[in-house]
Amino acid sequence: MTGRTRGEQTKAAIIDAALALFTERGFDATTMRAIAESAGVSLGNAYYYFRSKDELVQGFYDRTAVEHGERLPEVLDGLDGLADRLTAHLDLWFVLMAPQHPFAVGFFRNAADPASPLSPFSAASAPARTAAIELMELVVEGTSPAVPATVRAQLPEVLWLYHMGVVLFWVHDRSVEQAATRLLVRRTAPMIERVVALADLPALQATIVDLTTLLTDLKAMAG
Amino acid sequence: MTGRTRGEQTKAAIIDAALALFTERGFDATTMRAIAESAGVSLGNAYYYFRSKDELVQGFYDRTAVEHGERLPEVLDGLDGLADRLTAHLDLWFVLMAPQHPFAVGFFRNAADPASPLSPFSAASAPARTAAIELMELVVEGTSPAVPATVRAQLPEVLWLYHMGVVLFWVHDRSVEQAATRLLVRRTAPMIERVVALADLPALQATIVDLTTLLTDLKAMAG
DNA sequence: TGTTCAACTTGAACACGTTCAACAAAGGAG
DNA sequence: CTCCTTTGTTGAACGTGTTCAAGTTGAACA
Repeated sequence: MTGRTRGEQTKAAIIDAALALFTERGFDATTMRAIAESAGVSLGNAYYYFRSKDELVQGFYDRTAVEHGERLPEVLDGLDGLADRLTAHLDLWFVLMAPQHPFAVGFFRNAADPASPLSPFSAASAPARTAAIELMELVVEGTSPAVPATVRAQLPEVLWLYHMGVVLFWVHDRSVEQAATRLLVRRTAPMIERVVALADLPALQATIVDLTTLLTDLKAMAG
Repeated sequence: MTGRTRGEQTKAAIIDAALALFTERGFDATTMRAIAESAGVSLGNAYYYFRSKDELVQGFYDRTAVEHGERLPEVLDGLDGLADRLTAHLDLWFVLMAPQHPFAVGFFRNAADPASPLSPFSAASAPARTAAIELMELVVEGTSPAVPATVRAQLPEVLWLYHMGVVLFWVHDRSVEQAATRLLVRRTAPMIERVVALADLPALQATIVDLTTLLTDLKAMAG
């Protein structure tokens, strides 16, 4: 945890102080001055390591993403159906993120700005995005019965989009312990499994082709 | 346009000044001091009429919503299919909003905060939300063939959710003149029409019931 | 007319995020 | 050792959104 060099230690101290204060007081009520003081460094020093208050938050969201990847295999173990695996994946995310829900809004407010490097669609977060889609690949990979070939290639990315939608809902979820979001996933994941299972039906081919070409077209225009 | 009372005139002057400056320089680059000066009032006076810089933006989004409602009947006139009517509705929205796209991000960043009164789901924006759903009712009302009874009641609100999703996409859309969003609507609106037309199929009843109960359950938890 | 009071207006002051020029420490290269 | 570069650190200062106690205006009433 504590890095070798002086810089790494200072950086970790700042993240730790920020995490503690955000959890205690919330995002907006925590000032950069308080973080710096609590970490035992000067105000300017905090800005030497983090370009902004938001980038500071990115620090422990990255930590959480790493932990998510590490613990995913164990929660997927023994699960076959796509709905079960998808639900397990998201449930793990909820467990890891729950402590940060109170101030998640302060973070996602800026992530909603596409110009911000914190946006999940920005170029700056491409590595994180690829890693997240990679996790979805892991979810899809182990399903049985296997996913129809028609949608197999696109599925991980589509599920990642679904994940982003769920996160958006989660951020807005004011129910106790985000029960509404859990309900949403428990109900929609089986629907996704059902639709995916039907992907090879001739009657659906036209719609599936429509959707996949739409996705590629939109991605092309985004560049 | 210019209200009778002194207060209404001042308020309109502030909105006009803000709109001009936002369009010229963007949201972040426009300071409250510049707005006040341009409107010929003091800084504190601007805060007498608008609790915050964001609430100021709400002002002309409300204006646009009114115009949207006024001009909707004329663009719907002569259109029968649900997809056509839905597309016309959203296209009108795009036309009205296009000038404000450059700084829309600055606005939606805060609308993404559910605690903010600007959030489309907040209690504070309930009137605007109801009005928007009312417009969707107008879209659905005139369709021929008529919408299956199975989904008729829920449809306007579901379409409003679809609208909100499209807006989210639009805000992030960096393609020239938001062509990607237009493409998205042109492709997805027919899909919606197709799915709605099939709503009476016995095979889909289970899924439709699932979806509607999910919606009511979630709305119940949101309170 | 004079009085009252809510609506309106002011600008100084505050706290915040962020920047920056200056300085210190550490670690080689000669 | 001396010099130089990289890395780390500082706190004052800037511009911002927002607040507030204090003032002004003007219409309604006596």
